[in-house]
Amino acid sequence: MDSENRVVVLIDMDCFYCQVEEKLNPDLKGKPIAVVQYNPWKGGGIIAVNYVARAMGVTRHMRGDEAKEKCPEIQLPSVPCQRGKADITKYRDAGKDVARVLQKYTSLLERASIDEAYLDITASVQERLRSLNIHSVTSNMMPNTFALGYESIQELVSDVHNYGGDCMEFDQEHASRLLVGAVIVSEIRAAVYEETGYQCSAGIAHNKILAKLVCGMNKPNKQTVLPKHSINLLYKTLSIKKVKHLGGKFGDIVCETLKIKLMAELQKYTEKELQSRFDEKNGTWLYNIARGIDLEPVQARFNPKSIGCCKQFRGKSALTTLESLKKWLKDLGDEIEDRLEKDAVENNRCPKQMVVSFSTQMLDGRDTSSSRSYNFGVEDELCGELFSAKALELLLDSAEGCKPRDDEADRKLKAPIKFLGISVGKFEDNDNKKTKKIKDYFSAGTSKGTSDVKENIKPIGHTSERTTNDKIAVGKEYIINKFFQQSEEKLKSNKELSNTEKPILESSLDKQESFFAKFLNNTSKEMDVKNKIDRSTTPVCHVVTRGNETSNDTDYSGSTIDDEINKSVAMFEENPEDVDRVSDMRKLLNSTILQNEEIRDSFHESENKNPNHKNVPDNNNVETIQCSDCGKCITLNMFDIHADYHLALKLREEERQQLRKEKEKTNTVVDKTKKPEEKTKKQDIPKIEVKSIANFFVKVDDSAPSKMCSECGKKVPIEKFVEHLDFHEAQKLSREINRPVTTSNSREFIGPVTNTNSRPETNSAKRKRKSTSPIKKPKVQCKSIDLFFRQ
DNA sequence: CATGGTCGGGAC
DNA sequence: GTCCCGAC
Repeated sequence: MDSENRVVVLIDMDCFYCQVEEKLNPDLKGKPIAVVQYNPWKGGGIIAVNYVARAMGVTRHMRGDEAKEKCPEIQLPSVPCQRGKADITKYRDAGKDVARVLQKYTSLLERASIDEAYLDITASVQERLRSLNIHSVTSNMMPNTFALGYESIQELVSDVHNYGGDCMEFDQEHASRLLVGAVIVSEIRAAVYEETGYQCSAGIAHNKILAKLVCGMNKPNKQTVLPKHSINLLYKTLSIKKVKHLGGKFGDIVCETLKIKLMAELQKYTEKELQSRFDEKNGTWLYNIARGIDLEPVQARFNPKSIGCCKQFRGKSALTTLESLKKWLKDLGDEIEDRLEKDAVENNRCPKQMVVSFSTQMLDGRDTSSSRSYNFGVEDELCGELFSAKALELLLDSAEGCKPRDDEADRKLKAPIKFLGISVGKFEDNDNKKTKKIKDYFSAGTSKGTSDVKENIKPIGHTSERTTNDKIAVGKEYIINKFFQQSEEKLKSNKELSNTEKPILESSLDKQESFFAKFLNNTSKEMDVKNKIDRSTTPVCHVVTRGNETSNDTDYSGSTIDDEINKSVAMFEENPEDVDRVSDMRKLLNSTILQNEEIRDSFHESENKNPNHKNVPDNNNVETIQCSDCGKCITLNMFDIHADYHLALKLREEERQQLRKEKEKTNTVVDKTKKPEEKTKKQDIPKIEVKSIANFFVKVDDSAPSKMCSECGKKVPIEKFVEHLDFHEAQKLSREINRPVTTSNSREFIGPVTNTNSRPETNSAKRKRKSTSPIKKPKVQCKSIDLFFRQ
């Protein structure tokens, strides 16, 4: 596909976190709100502001308290905290809900962030163009749509109907595509709102950069089209810094070296000129984007490539003891475990690598960041304990600066840790050989399975080998069994109910507030795909309810799962236990899981063969519908089974969480830390008196005689040059402290570590510097580094 | 002390 | 494999 003839869309949720909070608490609707995080200090940091509050002058970069001053009636829902850090699970889940809706409509979807996705809808547009006369497109097919260069979308519609009118550059085909694209995007956005309740904005253009650029031009709940012939008009006033990739330091460099500010001014330079001022790649990229050209394809990617969590420890909260380091690593590792477990269930994959990142305070007060990676071995059980233990190991092995002082009783770290992060990545699909075998066992045997069925079932993903709590498992199955049984009885005695919108089991279970009644109702509601499934075909589907959309307020956080199970079990006490039914139920759950693994396998296989058509609903096949739980497309006749599969998985996840809770209670923290004394003895790093960074980085005065530093490429006045070189030496030494012990000799100096407050010139030179330039060791010119230390 | 926690990606 | 940048 010619990249100039695409229809690319950026969907961006409007103040997403606020919308999520409004949906969860409808009382907030219409009121000014801002979502904050960590409210104890000055009312918390604002990370999202809804449009009511924006109208009253509330912005990001404000603290909660400031917002209250501006707008006393503002509501400030807070991001929940878990394990001492912000927990954005609910927003992540909400973002996934949205993306699943988008996925139904588009063949190519790239999730760009928690609330943004690029779509390539070229194929849909062309199909629509075949079946539709462009002259029948009217502006009321695309409400809330704007087009750059036009007062109203109607004018663009007219232009297309009139083949461009008097506009010379008008490209009829292109404009038609974008117009039809706008119609489709209207439909998509309507579907998003319909199915999730969230509003979004969209940009529609022929590439990602432009779609992104115009997406924000009309908000909220609006969409903007950028036809090619309006690009120059836009660029006449568009700041270079507004363009994606140019919003940071590179953008500054471009503006400063060319002494320009606007995109239109970029067009004056030839490709070669740009390449000579920047590098070849960046030069070409700038040359192209100045002409509205961006070849970057929309990648088909729904799932994140890595899962990570991190936390800063600013100011006084910097970690200084081994104990606090371990505590935070444990929390981070546990969060990874939780998220990984969810990911394994949904995506049948597991990570092959973990990375621990950290930054420590240097002796001059600045931060230096590093990361170390570890490739998992087959013997590793991917759990929080492993992540935190390995992270600690990597930290202590590789970062001398983090080792605890052995001369102090309180085991203080030698350098305060300002940042910690663990992430896992390099995902690979799980092999399904084991489960295939189990499947054979099921399909070959009769329904009279033996009691060892359970032991043969391995959980999906990596989370195997846990001691299963039979009581809980059987209790749950028993309840579900009863639940289904009652639903069937209810159905028989109440046939007319089966076609109504009312929950079938309202009278028997809902009133008693049973955990499982709520759980099943909620679960099944999620699985219910509107108007598409006849749910009366299999016994299990009887539990599905319709309507009652307002009941998303169910909250189990108050009571433990045990409590709920006991409550639920008590409800059935009057009936004798039916052992056979329990075992049947267990088989049903397990076989459901297995059948769906088959379906999933076939999906993964087709994805591998045809990566560009990942999870795409086949438009020609009406038998395919998309599961609202996982986004996968399932054939109609398999859907009931598939939905049950999710139910089974959810139940099993409940079990695991319960087990983990218990484990956590009984387990004392395992200290796998090696004793610091056993490590290679490195001489104590002498203390450096903190020297202001201003002493190293001096202002550039072009008129004064200066010399280019071969280390950082920066111009330095001659009288400051020696001191400047000393800075690099000091930095080098500081960095040396964080080298792996094993490779601490004769390292190549890399350069300034962080560019906090670094000037663009620094980066400009750095960018231009090729690896060919040999790095001279200016030892002879340096004052002794010892002068910076005081014994 | 003060946008923080996540992501993806490029350079070397 | 590390480090850093850009963006939300």
